[in-house]
Amino acid sequence: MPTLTLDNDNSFNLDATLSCGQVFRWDRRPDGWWYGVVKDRVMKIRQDVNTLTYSGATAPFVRHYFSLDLDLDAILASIDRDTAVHAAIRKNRGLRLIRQPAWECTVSYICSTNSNIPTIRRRIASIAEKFGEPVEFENTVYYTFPHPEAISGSGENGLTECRLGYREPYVFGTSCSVTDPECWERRIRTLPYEEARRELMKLNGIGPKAADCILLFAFQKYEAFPVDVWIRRIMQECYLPGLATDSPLSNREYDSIRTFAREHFGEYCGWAQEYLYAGREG
DNA sequence: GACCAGGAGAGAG
DNA sequence: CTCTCTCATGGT
Repeated sequence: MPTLTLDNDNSFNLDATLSCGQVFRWDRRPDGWWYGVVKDRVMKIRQDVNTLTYSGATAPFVRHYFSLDLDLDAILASIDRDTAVHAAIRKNRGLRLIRQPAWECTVSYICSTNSNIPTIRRRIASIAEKFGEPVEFENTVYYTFPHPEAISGSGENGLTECRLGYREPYVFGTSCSVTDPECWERRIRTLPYEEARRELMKLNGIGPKAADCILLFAFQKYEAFPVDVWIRRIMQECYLPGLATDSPLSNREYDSIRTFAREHFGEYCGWAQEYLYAGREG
């Protein structure tokens, strides 16, 4: 089986990367192998110190998908500006932002609102099983994530058994809007962060938080700083004690948090967000 | 049952 | 533009 040797001066932590909640389609087996469906392929991968062993993908794909081409230590040095993020970095050093397929990532974060991670994972798996293409790998059948037309083509009630709750019309509506996902992805990718954000928020079911997650995880807009209930809590405790605690997060408050983060952590504030999120207690 | 989870949209002011 | 209220699901 092919292997890939990691450079000692460019750290990587596969477990932290796949279990931090940025991606929903990977499973870790007790023997240490991770299995995942990425685009039209099924792959597995494991890490033993500085060796990655994998199958189902090429070395360039693995390198690109896990962002192994980036100088992580330089990124972490740039965001390491206070004791809170310093502790988060120490705890999860080697965590990398993945380059996720854009369309799947978009639907995933539409499905994520007001939900916990196990529930989101079940929804994505359910959509793939119902509308995706079967792919066999090691005598097991997996399902690719479906093209938007496969979802929209089944009508507005086609998603009912996926149990998305009130998000069902959002996924259907966005599947109707994004008829050509490759072209759509290229167009978003050319836009600067704020402009791309406004574009994404025109789609059904995508507000500020989902847009920031999609831009960070699928479009490598590292100045995005998604604010969910956990990040809000951390920001209140460690950075912005003046913020209200009880009321639901307003749009103004969201903007004040992400603006502060952009100025405090710099152009890689999205990485700071993911380290803080991974280090959360709860 | 109450409460929470990687929130967003419709409607009112 | 800004605040408020409602929304469906599953786990604890």
